[in-house]
Amino acid sequence: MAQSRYNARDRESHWQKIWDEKKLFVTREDAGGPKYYVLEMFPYPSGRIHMGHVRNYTMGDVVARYKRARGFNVLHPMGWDAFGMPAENAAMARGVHPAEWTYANIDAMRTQLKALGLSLDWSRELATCDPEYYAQEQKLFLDFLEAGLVSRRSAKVNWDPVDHTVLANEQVIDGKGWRSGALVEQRELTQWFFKISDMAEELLQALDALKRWPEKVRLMQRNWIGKSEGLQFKLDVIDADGGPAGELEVFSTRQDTIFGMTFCAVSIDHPLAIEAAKSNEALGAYIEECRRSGTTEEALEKAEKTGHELGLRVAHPFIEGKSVPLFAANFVLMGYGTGAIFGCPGHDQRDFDFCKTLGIDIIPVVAPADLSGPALEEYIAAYSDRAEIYDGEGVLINSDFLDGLTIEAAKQEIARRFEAMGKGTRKVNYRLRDWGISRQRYWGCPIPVIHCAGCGVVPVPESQLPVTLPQDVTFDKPGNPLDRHATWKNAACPKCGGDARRETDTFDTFVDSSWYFARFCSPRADVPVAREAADYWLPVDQYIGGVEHAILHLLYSRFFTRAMKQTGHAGLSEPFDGLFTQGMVNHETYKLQDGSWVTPSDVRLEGEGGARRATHAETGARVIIGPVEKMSKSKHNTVDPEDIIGHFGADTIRWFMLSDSPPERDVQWTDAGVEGAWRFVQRLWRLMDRARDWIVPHGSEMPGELSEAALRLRGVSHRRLQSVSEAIESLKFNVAVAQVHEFTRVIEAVVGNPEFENDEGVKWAAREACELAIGMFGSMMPHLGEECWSMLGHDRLLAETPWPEADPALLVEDMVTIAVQVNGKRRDELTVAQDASKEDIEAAALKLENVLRAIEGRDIKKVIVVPQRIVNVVV
RNA sequence: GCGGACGUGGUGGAACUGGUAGACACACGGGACUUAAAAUCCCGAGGGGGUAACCCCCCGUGCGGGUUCGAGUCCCGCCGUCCGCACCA
Repeated sequence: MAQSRYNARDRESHWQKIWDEKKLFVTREDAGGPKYYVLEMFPYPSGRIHMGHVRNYTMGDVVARYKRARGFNVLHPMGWDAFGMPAENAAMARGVHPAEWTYANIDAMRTQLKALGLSLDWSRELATCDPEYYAQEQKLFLDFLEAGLVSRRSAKVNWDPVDHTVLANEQVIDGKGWRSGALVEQRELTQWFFKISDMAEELLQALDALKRWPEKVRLMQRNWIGKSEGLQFKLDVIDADGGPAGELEVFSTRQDTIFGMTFCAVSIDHPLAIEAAKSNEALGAYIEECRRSGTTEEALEKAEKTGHELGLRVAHPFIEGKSVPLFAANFVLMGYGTGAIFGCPGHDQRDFDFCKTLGIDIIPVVAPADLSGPALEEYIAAYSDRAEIYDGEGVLINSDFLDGLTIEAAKQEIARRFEAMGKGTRKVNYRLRDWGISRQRYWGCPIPVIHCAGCGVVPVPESQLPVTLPQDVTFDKPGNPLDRHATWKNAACPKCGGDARRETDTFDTFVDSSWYFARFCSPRADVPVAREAADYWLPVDQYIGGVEHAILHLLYSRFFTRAMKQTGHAGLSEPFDGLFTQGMVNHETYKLQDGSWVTPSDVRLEGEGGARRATHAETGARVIIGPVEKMSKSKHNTVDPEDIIGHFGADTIRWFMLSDSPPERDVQWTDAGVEGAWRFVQRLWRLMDRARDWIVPHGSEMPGELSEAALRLRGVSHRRLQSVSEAIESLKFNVAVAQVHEFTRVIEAVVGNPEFENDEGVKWAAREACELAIGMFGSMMPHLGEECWSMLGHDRLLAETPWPEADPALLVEDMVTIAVQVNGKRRDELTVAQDASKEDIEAAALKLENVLRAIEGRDIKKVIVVPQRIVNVVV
């Protein structure tokens, strides 16, 4: 028996089979209990799971198992974000159909996930590429369309002229298509949009109420929405002869600095610039030059602020007879505000830089309120020589009727005057733009509309849904297979019955993932969501995923939920009540001398610390150990979870993923760490194996009298139970792991200890301790949990056993050890009764030898006693 | 540039609302068991100094100040690392 070991592979599949047979993890919703919806971001079916998945799904599983044991009806589903480009790329590269490739990947990954022993309800599995799913998505779209949440208009897109396709911004690298390498063009295409910008204010405001979201994510969304309040107003333009030449509309959040205006500028894409360029060759050349140079991020960063005069001037709205030059400038964006600005170099860094290069006047119009007299004059005189503008609080100067006003008051005054003149309005601008959802792709959800020459855009009637993808498509040519399919796009107009053409664009795959959490509530319903189920389960109580989705996916889902509410498909606005973003899994990188990457499994490591050396296992070539980076295929620093599961089992990999690193931070994968987890699995098993015959039998009554040792053990057990519960509840899995380690040591010291051989109370308390320990680690290592649980004589599965309740009476320790300080320095410690009086503690503390020595006979000024914490003697 | 997070032993990290800094783990060293190894178990360990020894003293949570009886924790100012956004008017 001493030689026996826990055979993880064998026992894990055993318990998985039993859970499966008993349908333990199929969602229960009729028990009338409280509900808990825990969801991890569903994976893209790339074909293999990676460590990031393991970490993500393990965390979710601990929560799910914990909540289930706590008596909640738990919804813990899994599905596949199954549409998208990789399937088409595989089709192009290997001639396999995207559907075939995708479903094969799903099968492979499902098997891998099942091997992890996750308590998922597989009966609710869904794949977004399944017509059953996307049919409902099409229904949602039609309802959104009817509700005015969708628009169709022309927009600029990144167009790859070789692949004949639109590229997402991330797919454009240095101005070139990531696949074709062709220079990407900006094209105007008619596109479908979700009107998310109409909800900008609502999406921004509601962030404050998302208390269980990381502050970081809320902040990122806030920045992304980018609200700014200001004034949009018109300025008079005058031509070279001084005659009126129309108006220039600008947006500013600092209209108070209007008296500091020394120039105006428009974007190179602004109609005024384009018009002026027609008769101004030099200007045209400048605009062309800007277009060419402005693609790469690096170029943008280093680009100096340049401009070219339009040959027009702009009249100052409040200074009779004053006018300023008008430029086309490379730093003014067409996509924000009106594409035109008034330049105030005094209090805008960009304008300041611009004017310094071009030698334009700089007039400070705001000064710190405490400056006056000579100091103020000095401030004004030295202003142009500063390196940076002043943009702090202050009062207006050099500004006629605004002089002496605060910035805020001046803003109001200028806004009031423009409004009175009928030339301006207060306006709120958002950076958030509408969500373009059209993709010229095959492997996505078809947009259910028909284009008719006579009737225009006609929605596909619900009776004709779903619009399914044709099977017979080819990928041998670039472009959209749907578009060149012989017959698919031919359709009769639902309105007039005449010949018409199907929309051949498909949805951005972010559409698919914007509502899957709602679909999980009723995955087989013939409506997008069955309201009763959704009203019960939503919102998701705990959503867990990578921070890389902090903006797009989470913002889109928030929009979608609101849109679903508007169209009666949901009863709430916010889909995710609690959000947790876990860190990445990192690993060392390895390179050969020639710079090529080497996979960890091909590397042999020797030595330690600075003397660590790495060689190539096969060739013996010298390998350079590189920095620790996120596991990625491109750097070949991945470790395949399947190998680890095959070697050590699921519990080991799960335990390692939860150990050490706080879950929101990155974790470094190390072989030593996994081996440590493996040893602990064995150690727990051996402990329970040893304990089974030593502790009292299963079901024994608690002895009437417990020895001090037994009581002490019970206290430790219950306090541990309490702290581990709290750690899991707050997702501090690394802390929970540490506590289990600690508790295990305590039990090991008791079980089999001859000192307690005849102490039935200790043996009873030891059983209690073992059982509580199993409960604690059972949510993290569920197979080992079941194994140990049954070893101790239980027939009922651990997965069916409620979470134990800590006995409040046992949570307080009778004796506490507190530190005794003299002048804030710890000199000794004191063990006293938990409820000892301040006076008693003080008296006892002042008798301690170390304390007396530290006092050295000096006068005691004060003694601070904080019961159960500390004593501080001040001399 | 703007915004945010973080900085604790050789390493990952603990430390509740300010109250014994370094829990727990990894790596390391020593020992036990063994013919040997693996596995396992026990012990040690922030740095420095003192003592024959039980032990004792000094320093120590990026750096410099401050508040407090008491600061890893709070405040001010630096430095560094990471992340997000980026000419957003």
